[in-house]
Amino acid sequence: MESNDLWSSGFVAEPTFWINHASRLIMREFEQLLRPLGFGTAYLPVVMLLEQHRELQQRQLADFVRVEQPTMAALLTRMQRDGLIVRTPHPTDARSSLISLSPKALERLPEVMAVLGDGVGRALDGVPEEDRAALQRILRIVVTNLGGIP
Amino acid sequence: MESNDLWSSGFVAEPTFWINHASRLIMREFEQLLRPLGFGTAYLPVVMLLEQHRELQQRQLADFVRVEQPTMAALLTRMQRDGLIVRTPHPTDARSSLISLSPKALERLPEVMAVLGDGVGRALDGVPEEDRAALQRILRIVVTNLGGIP
DNA sequence: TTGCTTTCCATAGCACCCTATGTATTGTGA
DNA sequence: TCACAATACATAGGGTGCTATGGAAAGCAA
Repeated sequence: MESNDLWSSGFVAEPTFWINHASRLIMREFEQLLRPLGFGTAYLPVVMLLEQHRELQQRQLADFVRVEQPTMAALLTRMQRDGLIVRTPHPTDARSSLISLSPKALERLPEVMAVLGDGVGRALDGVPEEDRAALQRILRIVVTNLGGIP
Repeated sequence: MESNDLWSSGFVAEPTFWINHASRLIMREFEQLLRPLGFGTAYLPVVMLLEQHRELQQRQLADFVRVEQPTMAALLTRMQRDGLIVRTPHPTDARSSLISLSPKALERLPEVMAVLGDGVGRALDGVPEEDRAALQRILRIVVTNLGGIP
């Protein structure tokens, strides 16, 4: 009885479980890479968005990143605790606030990118370019199927 | 500025992020499908293993499923709470106990499989067989790269 | 303008996974 | 045999994500 048995038979062998399995390992890897930099894996999409759009509301961030609103709220709380974002009151909507990157975040961004590049490279080592493209194409279908892209 | 922007440019466009994105949506879907049955998504690998091997130690389960020991401990606690597993003292090792499926778990297994089959089908709808195979092949490389298979 | 609906957030509670540690038992070499 | 190392599990503390609710402001229609 090999340990491989589990991941090669029955429902657990379905690609969906492999996706989950790979995702767990990727998170594990990235989390370790980013910990020394005071970054979390989940911060990245938010940072990328705020870098491009200067300031956004929580609602917009949640929609773009495709997580639920309470998830984004908790994420922003962590990012604020780590000094990476700033909240300023919305000029015309008292319910909302505008979120933007702190100088600290912008400053650390290049290093984060570099470290993350290493991680991506390690994860995809030995996967030829056409397979990476195929991976993306197929996963896009899966995401679309499950409502990830409206 | 489309919401798709984020997932089509920069590091976030890397396949690793698509894997995470797809994984999240899959978990969301499966969790909803299994909730009415009193099952969690993470239960499945454990159930499959115990169905085949009758009884196993926590350590073996963690190794096979490839999660850390405390993760398996918490998972088994939830499964026990839901009445799906039974712990019996290990005959020769006082530190350990043997874990096996309850009749309730075996009874519900077929329905769980059926519901899960629907979920897998929905997630992979429109993905031809050769692409599913490719997906599995590529993800296997990623998992191996990140130490998922010793 | 008033009153209803919608929208934006916050909070509570839970699933799932990780690292870091501690405790107790087992196994092993001197 | 006895002290030390290895093993099995428990616990503490977080990160990431979801659903379900509730409160407050904004939008809108009568």
